Amino acid sequence: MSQQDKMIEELFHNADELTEKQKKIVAAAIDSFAEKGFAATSTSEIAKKAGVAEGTIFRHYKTKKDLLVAIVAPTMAKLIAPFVIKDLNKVLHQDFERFEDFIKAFIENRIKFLKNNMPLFRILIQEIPFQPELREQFKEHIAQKVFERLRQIVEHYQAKGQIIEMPSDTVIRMAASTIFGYIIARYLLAPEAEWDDDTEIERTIQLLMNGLSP
Amino acid sequence: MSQQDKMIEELFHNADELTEKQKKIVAAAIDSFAEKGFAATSTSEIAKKAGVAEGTIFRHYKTKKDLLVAIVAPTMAKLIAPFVIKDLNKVLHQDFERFEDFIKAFIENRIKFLKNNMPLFRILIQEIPFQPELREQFKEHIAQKVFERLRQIVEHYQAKGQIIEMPSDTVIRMAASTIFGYIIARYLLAPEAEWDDDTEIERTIQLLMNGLSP
Amino acid sequence: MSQQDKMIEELFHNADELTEKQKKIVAAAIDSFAEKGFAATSTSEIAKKAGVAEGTIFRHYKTKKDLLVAIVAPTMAKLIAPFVIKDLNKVLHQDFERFEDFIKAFIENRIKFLKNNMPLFRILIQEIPFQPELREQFKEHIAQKVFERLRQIVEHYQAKGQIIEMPSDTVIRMAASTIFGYIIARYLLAPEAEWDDDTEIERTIQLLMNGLSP
Amino acid sequence: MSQQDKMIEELFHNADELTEKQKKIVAAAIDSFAEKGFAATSTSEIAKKAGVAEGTIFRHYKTKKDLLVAIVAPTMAKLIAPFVIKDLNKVLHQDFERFEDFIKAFIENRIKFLKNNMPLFRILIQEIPFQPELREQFKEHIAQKVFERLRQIVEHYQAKGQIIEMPSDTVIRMAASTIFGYIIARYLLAPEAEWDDDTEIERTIQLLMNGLSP
DNA sequence: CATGAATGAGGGTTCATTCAT
DNA sequence: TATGAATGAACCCTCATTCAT
Repeated sequence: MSQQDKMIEELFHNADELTEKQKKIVAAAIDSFAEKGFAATSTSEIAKKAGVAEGTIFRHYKTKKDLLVAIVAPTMAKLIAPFVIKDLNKVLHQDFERFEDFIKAFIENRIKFLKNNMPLFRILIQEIPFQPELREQFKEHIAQKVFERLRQIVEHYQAKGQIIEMPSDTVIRMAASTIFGYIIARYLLAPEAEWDDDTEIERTIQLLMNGLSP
Repeated sequence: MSQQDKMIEELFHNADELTEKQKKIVAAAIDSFAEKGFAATSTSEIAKKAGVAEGTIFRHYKTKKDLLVAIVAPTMAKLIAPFVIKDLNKVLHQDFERFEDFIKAFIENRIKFLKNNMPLFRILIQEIPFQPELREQFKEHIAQKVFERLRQIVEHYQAKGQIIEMPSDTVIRMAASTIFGYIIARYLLAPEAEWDDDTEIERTIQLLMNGLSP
Repeated sequence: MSQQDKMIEELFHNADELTEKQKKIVAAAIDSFAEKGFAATSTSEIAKKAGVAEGTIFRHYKTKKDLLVAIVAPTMAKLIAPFVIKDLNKVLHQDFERFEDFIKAFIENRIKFLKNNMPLFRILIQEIPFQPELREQFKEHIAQKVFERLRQIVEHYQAKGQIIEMPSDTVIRMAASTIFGYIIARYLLAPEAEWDDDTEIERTIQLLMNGLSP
Repeated sequence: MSQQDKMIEELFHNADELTEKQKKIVAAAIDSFAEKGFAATSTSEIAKKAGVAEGTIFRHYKTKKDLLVAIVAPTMAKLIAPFVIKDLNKVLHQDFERFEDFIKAFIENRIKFLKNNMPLFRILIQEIPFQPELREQFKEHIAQKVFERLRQIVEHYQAKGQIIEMPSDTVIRMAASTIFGYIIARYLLAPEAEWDDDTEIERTIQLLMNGLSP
């Protein structure tokens, strides 16, 4: 079972109602969407790559855009899953006394997830600007739920005197920039370069810690 | 003369051989490419928006992709212009004794440029992943020339003991993440939000200074 | 049991081998064919309306056109049934001494039949122009058998001096025009209008009687 | 110049803005629509028959249905043109003292028109039941304007004691049935048969005169 | 130089029909 | 017998590009 298959398994197995053909369609679509973009990918190309008839795609997904949404929506959900668990505060108290520990665990966890789902992440960030439907979902989930949580977390550590006093939104923006900057550089811009991942992550965290400490 | 016109004037006037019609075509194309993406924009739409016949576009630009390149290439050139001036080192010595001063001046200068050319910047980052031709230009110019220069600058300030000892690439990546993170958040993700720009930039620089100081 | 069901019962029960599902298919097909025409009706639509799987249709009718023929053929047969009874002449002598009585009884009988089968009649006249197969059947049955009989009837009453001397085909055409004209106006063109049916039929017969009397 | 061409010339020349290609498209469409029906005719077939590229059709007619409407609408207009002239009453008084003269002139005029435009008439009556847009136009023009006029005419001759006292709608229905019955039989059902047109029309008028005289 | 009619390949989607279950 | 997933040809329509005017 390939990495691609595992990725699909992980993201879509939940619903568990994906036909074998459907999985092939999804895999082919992810491939092409990530490489050439949604608009420049033809359904006939997806069908050929998936080894199914073009009509089969439309039996499972009413439109080409439906196929995109069916791919991106669960990706978005999984990406933000850690932020919507109920007892996040308890977790913070018990497991992460220090902000540094938290951010470290958090970065490692999300990087691992994204590394395993890079083509999906790529589609996500490439298509959100163009698809109002995705943008809506994104705003609703990220802007409202996730941001809410992140603010709480920042304020939690600010209250403990571990983060500089500064609007939480600014803190979030800076942390996010740093983290996504690393991921994008590492996996999208220069995936071929040699990376000492542990050290790079370590340094990235250091930047944040130095920059955000009171 | 509108902001849009000035932007075009600034970027394309150099060549100076742009017909009135050509300018309208470029303006319309920038508009549509930024909004819907290159692949999802039709030449007929551009023609209509520009108020010219469809054939006129192809008289000036052999293909639709040529039009894109004609738009993106000078943008890229202008964006990196400050890095390719000859006597950069002299400038550094004379004007920016401290790294903080340099980064401050630099950020402000480039942000101003991008703010005035946001649709172009948008097209740039949205289409580079899909257009091999653009990617090639990007790699050649950025990866080779700009990166070269940035390394020199970082090492210049490291030698002066103002930047932590760390591979210069890492320093560049972190600085770039932070700066672009701000620009993208400010102008693309949440342009409608209220931003206290000066303070935000100030804080962003502080993050970098704290994080990168020895 | 609805009117629709009765209609189907009457027309198809003879063969008597219609499954429950088959009846539903036929009912759904009649509905859609009458409303949107044969060519514009999809088998999937029929299947959905009938509450069966698409495959089921093709188990009973080899092609979509077969389904149409299976619907239209018996309709045509029933429509012309009165003309193919063997002892028509005997009937004429015994029951209808006067042409007026005959035409009255005849009109009322056929109008009643068509009223009960209006969607079928609609399909009949709408699809015959387009389906060579139906046209063939129509010609064979109507043009040859029915016309033959009608000529005999006309000549029968001409011999009795009750119909003007005139080619029988012309008489038939004029009578048919008048009768079908009424039916089409009454049930297809203006079914919503208020109609005093008895009076209208009475007047229509008067027109014919006045027009065809010697 | 063929009969087909003349027909098109007559119906569409007014607007006068039909390209040579457009005329070919219209001619081909009339041909196919009349023969196989609108829904069963493909645009590729029309293009091939017209000797143009498929795209050319859509440059002139936004959709396939637009093409149909562009064909049927002027036909309908021409068909009812005689009813919308302003001084119809004056015409009646001056030229047609007797109802018989009027109906004779009228029938001959409209039959001549329809004979020259039979494929168009065919499309008209075959597609009106399926195309709400056409039905709407038909209702608006025929039901409202034409019917209004016909009622006036009937009442005009009733007042002169030349038509039996009877609701004018009934008179119209019967006259229309008879006339269209002739046309349909003559040109659509049995165009191959030998017809003595003058005699048939004479007899048809006699039927009406006898039937409608007081 | 500018036009816009014309092109035909290719787009997304629907369809009647088949066949393994 | 009934199903409905699968098919791929054909559908209507859009597109980037050409070229005569």
